[in-house]
Amino acid sequence: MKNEKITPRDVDFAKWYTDVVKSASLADYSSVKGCVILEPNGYAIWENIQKIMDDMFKKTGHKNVSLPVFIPENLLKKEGELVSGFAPEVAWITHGGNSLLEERLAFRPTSESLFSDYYSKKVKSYRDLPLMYNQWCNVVRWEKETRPFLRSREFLWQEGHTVHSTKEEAETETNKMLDIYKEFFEKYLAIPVISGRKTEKEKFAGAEYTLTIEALMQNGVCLQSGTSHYFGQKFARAYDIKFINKFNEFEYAYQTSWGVSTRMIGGLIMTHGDDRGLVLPPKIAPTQVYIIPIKNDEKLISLAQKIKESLNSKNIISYIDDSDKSAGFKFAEAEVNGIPLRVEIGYKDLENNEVTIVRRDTLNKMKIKLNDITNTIMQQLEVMQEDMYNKALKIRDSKTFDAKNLEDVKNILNNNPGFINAYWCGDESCEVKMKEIKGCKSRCIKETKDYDNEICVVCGKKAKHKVVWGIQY
RNA sequence: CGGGAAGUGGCUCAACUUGGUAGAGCAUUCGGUUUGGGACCGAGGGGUUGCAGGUUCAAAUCCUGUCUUCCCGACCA
Repeated sequence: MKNEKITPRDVDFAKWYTDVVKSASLADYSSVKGCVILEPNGYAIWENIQKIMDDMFKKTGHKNVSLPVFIPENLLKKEGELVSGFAPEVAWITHGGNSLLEERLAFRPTSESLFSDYYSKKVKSYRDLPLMYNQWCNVVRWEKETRPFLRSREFLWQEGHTVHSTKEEAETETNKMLDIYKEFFEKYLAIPVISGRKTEKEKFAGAEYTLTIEALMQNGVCLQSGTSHYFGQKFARAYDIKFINKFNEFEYAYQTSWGVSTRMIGGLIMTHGDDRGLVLPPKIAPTQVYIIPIKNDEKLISLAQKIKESLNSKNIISYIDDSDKSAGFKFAEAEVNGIPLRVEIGYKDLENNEVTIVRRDTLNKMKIKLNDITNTIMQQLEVMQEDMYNKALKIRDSKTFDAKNLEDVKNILNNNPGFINAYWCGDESCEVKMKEIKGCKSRCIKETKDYDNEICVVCGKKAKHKVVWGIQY
């Protein structure tokens, strides 16, 4: 199964992507269309993401909860914008057991309604606030076109939902969580992101505004990677979340929500992967070092075990492949799976008191002396993490362009798509016209003010926003 | 919902035009030789050909119906 060929990226990027998903055993298709099975390799990455992010959430005062997967119809429909935004992709249960349900139940597409309902019961006084909860769960959105990790009908994510007694506190929270996402992407996933505010057209249904981080894939297609929403009092009014403030008055509460999903794994693949398969940044890789004895010989295996023990003591996760596959097979396997460092132990090395290590990102081989091995590996993992980020940054910058008019936009999207910096007047009709060019959408607003010398890329009128645009997944 | 294509061992496909014992590669099992870039030899196991009906001495193959999947389009806060 492992030796199936991976289509090169420049032949067919979409095919390459699914080839990597399958051959790195990240996910497999299930019998339910649009729903994938996360295989051990894929799920282990998700577990690492959870571990690190959950720790970041806890350190900023959040607690985990678990709410039902079902939302009663009347509850979901209380906030009008949310309903109309999600309506086409909500999946319903109409029967339970042998009977019709008296009220339809929706599979949660997102849990604002359930959290808000819960908060309306929970919040009485300003002393109860803030409530800062998060849940790791699955959600269901009945998409028509699906792709593993990028767009599936069921996916795993975390959704944070907070309630505050002041606007300022809620807005601070919205910003803080976006910063946490940004930090996680850049420091752990080694994926550079841009951040900003979504336009009215692209914001979350029901939000006052949406902040987003956006990444650029190797093929120049954008990936919305994480969002943080400020709701103001919108949901509080719809779900009646009121508290008594310090002045003994009733006041509607201020809310936020924020989320990232297994889509990040798709981002990892398309940011770092190469024609041999997956390339994982050391800080997120479930296995960081893959140790391969060239032959299953007692001498070689016992050395491998010594190396593993030494790595264990430094909290580096390693694995010894002592299966009876050929050495070449094991090399290829480690590469397809994206394991950051590979250690080869063979007789020739042993004679010289050394081993060979190979970095997955550069595929460079180096010989290291046995007494240096643990330190060298630690150091290489660190360098590799940094190199991967810088490489991704370089690729992104090489695909970031400025456009002055629609001709520029067309040229960019036809020749070498990527992020497009262009000014915008703020009219939705101009956004719609942009979309007619290969589905190019606004990614985020970088800055808003009255520009004296800049004009809208579409209509040529005076610009109000500096916007990044692009084709999206 | 419109257009196109496909359903055959676990996977990828062949055989269908012109009806006649269902086949290959990969995977798997056993034995042996191998092992510094996806090893080799030998022997096995595994399929009521999506489903239902029809034509025929005989159907994977022809006919009718039906179900499912994939691709393109539309759609995708």
